[in-house]
Amino acid sequence: MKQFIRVMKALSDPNRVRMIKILGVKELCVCELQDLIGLAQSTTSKHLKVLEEAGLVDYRKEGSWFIYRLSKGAESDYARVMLKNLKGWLVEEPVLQKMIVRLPQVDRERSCAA
Amino acid sequence: MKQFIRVMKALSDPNRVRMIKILGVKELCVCELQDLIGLAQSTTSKHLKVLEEAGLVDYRKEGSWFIYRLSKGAESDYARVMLKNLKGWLVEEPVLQKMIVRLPQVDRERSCAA
DNA sequence: TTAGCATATTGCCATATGGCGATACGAGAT
DNA sequence: ATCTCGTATCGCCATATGGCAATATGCTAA
Repeated sequence: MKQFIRVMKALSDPNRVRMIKILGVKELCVCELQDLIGLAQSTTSKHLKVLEEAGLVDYRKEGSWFIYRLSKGAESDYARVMLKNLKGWLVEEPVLQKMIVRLPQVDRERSCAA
Repeated sequence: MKQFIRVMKALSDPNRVRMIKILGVKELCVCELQDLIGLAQSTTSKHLKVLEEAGLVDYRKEGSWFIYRLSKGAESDYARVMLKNLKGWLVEEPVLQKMIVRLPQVDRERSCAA
């Protein structure tokens, strides 16, 4: 139950769901996500932690960047099934579409040097 | 997005999830659910409203009872898929199992006349 | 070692949420 | 009309959540 609730809570915030959808297109570092979604760095980081604790995303370090991506491993059933469902859901979301359209223009080098 | 968030939020509380699982076994009136889960009547009612607004349950009136059941109609994709997923999830939950074991003994006439 | 950059963590605030008791509502019985 | 019963709604409180700025951490480069 606890793990199920964790996944549901993680998916209960629009900005976190946007992160999931964006990471579904391409893995990204924190500052790129911050740039795309338009939240403060601390807020972005906090959200990513929630998603990670729910088993929805994981990350690797590359230099001083933390590259986040959708969790590939089995993790919990709940996380895996929800990620699969989300692939097909919310594809028409205007806010999300705008962010994803900007995705190709986002460059790690430029986004981060704020 | 709004509707998706509504469904996720509705499923972010253990007591509401328990209601869903119990209603998956058998439709029930408010006071029976209250009895099984052990919450105040006002709290039980509030939770059911949240579930209803998410399209996860609906109800009919029968005399002065409100009989709640899992939403049968199409409703939102999100609600329908989540209800289907939940059928197979959390079957091992001890707290939930205890409640469901008690289910056959719960009688509308007796539960309500508190 | 020091400087700089990307990220995590902390502290604070406003709002949301879950809990309860008290009260209001609606229908059936008296 | 009045009473009762089942349920909904309201008001309140404690805690959780999401936001930001400020600070700490950790790695890289100079």
